[in-house]
Amino acid sequence: MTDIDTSPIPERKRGSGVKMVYDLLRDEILDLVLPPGSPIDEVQLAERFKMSRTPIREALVQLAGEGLIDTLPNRSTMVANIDFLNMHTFFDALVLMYRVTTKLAAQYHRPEDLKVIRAHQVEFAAAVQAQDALAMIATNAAFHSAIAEAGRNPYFTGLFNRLLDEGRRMLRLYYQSYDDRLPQRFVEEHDDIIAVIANHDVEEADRLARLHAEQIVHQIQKLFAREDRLDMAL
Amino acid sequence: MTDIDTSPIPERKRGSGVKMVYDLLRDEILDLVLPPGSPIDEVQLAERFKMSRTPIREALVQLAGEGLIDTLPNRSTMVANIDFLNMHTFFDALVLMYRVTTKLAAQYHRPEDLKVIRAHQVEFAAAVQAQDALAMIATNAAFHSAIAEAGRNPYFTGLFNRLLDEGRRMLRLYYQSYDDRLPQRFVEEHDDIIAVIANHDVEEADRLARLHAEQIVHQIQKLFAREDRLDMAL
DNA sequence: TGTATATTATTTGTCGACAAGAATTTCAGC
DNA sequence: GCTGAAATTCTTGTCGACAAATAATATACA
Repeated sequence: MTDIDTSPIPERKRGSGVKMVYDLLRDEILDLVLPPGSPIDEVQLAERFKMSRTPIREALVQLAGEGLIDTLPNRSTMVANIDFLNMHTFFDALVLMYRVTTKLAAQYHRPEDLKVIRAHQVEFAAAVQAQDALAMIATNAAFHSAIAEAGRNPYFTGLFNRLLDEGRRMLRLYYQSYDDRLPQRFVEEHDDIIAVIANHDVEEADRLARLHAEQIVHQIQKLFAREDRLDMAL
Repeated sequence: MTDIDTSPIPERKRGSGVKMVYDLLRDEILDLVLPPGSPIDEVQLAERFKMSRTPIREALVQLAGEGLIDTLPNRSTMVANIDFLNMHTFFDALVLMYRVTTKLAAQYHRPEDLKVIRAHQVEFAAAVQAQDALAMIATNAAFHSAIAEAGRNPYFTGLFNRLLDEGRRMLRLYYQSYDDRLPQRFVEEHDDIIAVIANHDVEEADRLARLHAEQIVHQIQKLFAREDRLDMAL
């Protein structure tokens, strides 16, 4: 008999398991590592993370609450589909939140907020330069999220962050379609937005945010319209 | 020894326990039966519902996800406080969603939507007549929720319903302060809103929704300002 | 061979138990 | 009587096991 595994590894703090599983699954879903429809196996996850099914299930309950996974009672649970049919309603909500949060930022931001926002913009520009798609998505979301924070309305930032997360999946498809490249234009638009926020120019903030949002929406819709045509051609 | 309890009662379908606990706790929290700060005891709930702690905990995880309860790691969990400090941000969000959903309803509603909306309005009027505070809150929320549904944007309806739920607790306090009575004026404003929606009058829908929302917000803020003064007087 | 039924296997929902961490109590020393 | 450490109680987080529900497979029959 070989030496017994006295399992010195389970150096994991009590209570940290749920969060760990939640965070990882969430990222894998939003980055399309787990594409929509992928089956989620509790026991498999339990083995993978070396823990029992109980904490796994609690993490899954959270994800289901956010609509990222679908759970059929007594049957399988899988990654939720992207709702392409109601995509335009998503974009309507996104554009509105872009406008509202940017306006509020122009109104209520403080000097230290601008520092944070500019820092995110630097990272975003670097990601575009490096053509790192996942980094672009993450830093872009962080940039706008920071603007929302500067607007100081937790309800808006909450919804906005949820929309950005939801959009991460569509955005991932979008970036992929352009070989993970992104035009410099978005970087410049971000700079303009920072400028009007710094100037406390509420009206112009609204206008630029709207243009920026509609710009992105337009690009993505063009992509999916193209894909629709390709699908039909099959 | 008396006859053994062969427990013929647990006639509860597999998988229904979580939802049952979730729904009940949620209602008790939102209706202030469980006031903010109330401790939530897992074993007590387990005994009360005659089930193990596992499904109870899953329900609690969901409630925590919605921010209705706060969970301190390894320590107690309790009903979340109402955030009076950031109340104005809540009202900003509420007013915006009132406007957006009502506008969209005026744009996109179909005849059958109006039927549903009118039905809720009848119930609301009845609740006001009967001076049934909880019914007023519920039917008022159902009324506006139906309008949001008619606007056909699931993201907006989602946020809006969350706000209405959150507001249920403040509204409950508000109604209590008026001996659970409510002026007839709100009923009339609802009728006006129905009319402009039916007319597809988007601009007017926006205006009325805004007035209606600000009306309510103003009333509630007046109440809390009064309470603040009372608190200070102590 | 195709279809309906019975059997087996897999997966989920629930349970009781245990251990880690925090709160409370006990008790020694000053 | 007060302070601080040690012991105890209590609650939470996690586990392994079992049972219900479903899916997969085998078997019987036309």
